[in-house]
Parts: sequence; C-alpha cells; structure tokens
Amino acid sequence: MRTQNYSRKRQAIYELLLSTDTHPSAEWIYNSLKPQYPDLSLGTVYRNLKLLEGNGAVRSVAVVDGCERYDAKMTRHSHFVCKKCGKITDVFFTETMPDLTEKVYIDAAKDVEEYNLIFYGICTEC
Amino acid sequence: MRTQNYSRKRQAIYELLLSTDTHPSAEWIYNSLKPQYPDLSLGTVYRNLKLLEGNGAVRSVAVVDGCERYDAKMTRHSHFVCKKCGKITDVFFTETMPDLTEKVYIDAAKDVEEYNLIFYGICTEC
DNA sequence: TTCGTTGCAAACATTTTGCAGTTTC
DNA sequence: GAAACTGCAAAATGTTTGCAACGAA
Repeated sequence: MRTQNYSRKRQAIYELLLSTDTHPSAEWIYNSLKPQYPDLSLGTVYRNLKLLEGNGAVRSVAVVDGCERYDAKMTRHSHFVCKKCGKITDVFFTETMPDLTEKVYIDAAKDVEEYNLIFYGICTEC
Repeated sequence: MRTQNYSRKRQAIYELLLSTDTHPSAEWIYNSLKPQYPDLSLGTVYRNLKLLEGNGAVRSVAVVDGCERYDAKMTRHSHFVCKKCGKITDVFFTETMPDLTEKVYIDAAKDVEEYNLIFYGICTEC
C-alpha cells in the first residue's frame, strides 16, 4: 500500500464514522461534514472511504438501495437492515459472535478471511 | 403484485438460473441467452430478475464488483465470494443451516424475515 | 380486445477518475 | 521539493424507465 500522509479530512471522516451508529453512506458523511468543511467534496469522501477500508480501519457492512454503507466498529458483530426505511442497526450475539470462518470448511476456498451476516426485516419504527 | 402472463423469455431466464451454480449477474444471463434469443434485451433481463425476485422464485445473494448476483436455489444455504475473481460458490453446513432468524432477538426489529451469510476469501483457483 | 411483455434508447444514480492546485512532511 | 491529498467536473458503470410495438389470453 501507498504510504499515507496525515489528512485533516480523512481524520474527520473516520471520527464521524466512529462516533455514529447509523452506518452511513458516503453522501450522509458528506452532508454531515459539509458545514464544518465547506470545501469538502464528495469525491474526497469516496476516496477516503476506500482508503480507510483498505487500511482495515473501516468496513462496508451492506449495500442498501444501491448505496454502500460503512461502519468503523471493527469488533465482530452483525447487522439488521430494515427493508422499508433502510436503517441499519447492530446485532450482537451473546458475548461475542463466533468466528464462523474457523467453523466452516469450504471446498472452493483456499483461504476464508471473513464473513458478513445480515438480517433483513422491518424495524420497530416502520 | 401484478398478474403475470406466460413469457418465454422469463421462463428462459429462470431456467438458466436454475441450471447453473455460478450465481450469475444480469449481464452474464443476457450474454448466455443472446445466442438463442437474438432479440433479447438487457432491460428485459433486469425487469424479469426483479419480477422473479418479487415472486420469491429467485434471490439476490451478493453484490460483487458492483453487480447484483442471483440464485434460484432457494433452500437455505450461504455463499463464499472470492475477493479476487468474484466467483461465488455455495456453502452448506452440516445438514441444513440453522434458521438464525429464530435464534436472534433484535431490539430494533419488529419482524426478522431472513438473513444472508456471506464468506469472503480467496478461492482455490486464484 | 385487453393488458402484460419487450426492444430500444434515453435517463438515472452512485461511484470513479483525470487534472491542476494545495497540503503534508 | 517530492509525494500525498483535494476540489471540481467529466466519465464510467450498473440499473431503471418511457414509449411504441408485440404477444398472450
């Protein structure tokens, strides 16, 4: 990977993701930071999300209505997606979630690195 | 839902999906059927996939490289996605997969209808 | 004849990218 | 000063849609 410099905006994007549990899209992040960073551009948000994802600082948890949604909470947990309003909420199992990657043997896989478990339904507000 | 007529092309799309385990994208389906249906259009493939998905005849199992990928095998199972080549393979647990929707209690959920479990890694051919 | 289905192409929405200027180190 | 970062706008990409023609019942 390419070496990184410090970037005020990348920091802001990352901290915003850390501080929220809404699992935002690029656009939500853009709109949230725009007041404080009037010269922020959407391209920068996209670029930094990809970069942070590459770093392992952040991960994409789902694509809802065609929009990639991100999370900076990297402890193992899964998500519930409301089919109606698109809200994403965290789902924790008792204690921590099992490491399923160690529990499956997949013929076609040389290496199973991670997994993503998503529940779908209707949320209490819909 | 809107009443349906019999449609030769919809049938062909559905049967192609049933006969393959490649979890194809709309474009792959389009290219596969084009020789036999020279006047097939991509829009029709998209329309019918959405329609079949609405019927519950087919489901979207993952989005790989920005492309929705479909499966007509509706028995409960999960998938392995190769991060390099994008190939999707079926993953079956011993016997059948547990119905996790009955095993979780999600505060934010009024109704948990389904779940989707995807493993990521590198396949044996990459 | 009615209404679902389709081809076609234009429209759409999200994401990526090229470039010139700016910031970081 | 070199290399990373950014704004901007254009381009790319996958998907949806309007419409007139077509097909099924």
